[in-house]
Amino acid sequence: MPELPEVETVVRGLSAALAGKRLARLDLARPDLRSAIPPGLANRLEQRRIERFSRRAKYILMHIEDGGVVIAHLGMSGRMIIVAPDAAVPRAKHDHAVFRFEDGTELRFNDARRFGMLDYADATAFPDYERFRLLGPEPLGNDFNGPALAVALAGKKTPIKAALLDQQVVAGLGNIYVCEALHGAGISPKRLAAQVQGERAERLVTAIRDVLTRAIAAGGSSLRDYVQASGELGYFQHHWAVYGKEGEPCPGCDCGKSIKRIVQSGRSTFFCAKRQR
DNA sequence: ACGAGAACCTGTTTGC
DNA sequence: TGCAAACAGGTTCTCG
Repeated sequence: MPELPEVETVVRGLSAALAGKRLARLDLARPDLRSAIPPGLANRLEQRRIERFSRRAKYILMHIEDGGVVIAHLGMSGRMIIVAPDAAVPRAKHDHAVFRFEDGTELRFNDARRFGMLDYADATAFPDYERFRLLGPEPLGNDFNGPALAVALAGKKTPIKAALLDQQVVAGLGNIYVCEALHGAGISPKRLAAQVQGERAERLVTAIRDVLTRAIAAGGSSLRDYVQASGELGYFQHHWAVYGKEGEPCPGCDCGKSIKRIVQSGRSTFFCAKRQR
């Protein structure tokens, strides 16, 4: 499911439904997740209040009242599902962790492919949390701008498509939004990253911010069965210009069925060869 | 040191 | 219809 807009949407849903609630019980059904909360820590979290939720790149952060933080990543197939106290929804296959709150509400972390992760850092360890150390700037933050992106791309021999998927260059983009942003900026995914400088870098920053902002406003993109924590579907997939649209006309130009699919570093890239140079 | 490719998993879609 | 191959929103390790 999840790139930055989807994770942001989930975080907003979790905040609205769960911020301020006190944990009653934490069941960890799968201790072998990519990174897992050590089972011994589960009861330390019980009885604690969740003060708020936030996001860094594609990570979901649950801030505990004692300063500790639960860090979650949804990988490719992870979902956060809120179950109301009276709903009596049976636990599903791949529900790997269940956070049960005092009022009976449950938050279930479900992840079929198990590329996601759950982790915990206490108040002392969190400021130096290893997974965040090398992350690049937030694309919607003030540290992300044309000159900064140009510096990050300088000297990179990889195609710009691959460079934008590198979370050290900019943190939060994934395959869909990289394709969409490059289309918005009119830049070929095959162009050498080092060649994206000056005005091109400015255009790319603008396009990245634009597509992410619009996607968040739409509640993210729903592929397959992805739903928001609230149970609603995101609808940004209806606004994609190129992703998944091989052989269709490019909305940016009148050049017929121009959208191509190629494979770059093992992943599909969709682009218009006429508009993107 | 960097970049490409494989590996990690399960589920769904596509093609023969 | 049935089965196998291809493909899927990500990250991380290995190898050249």
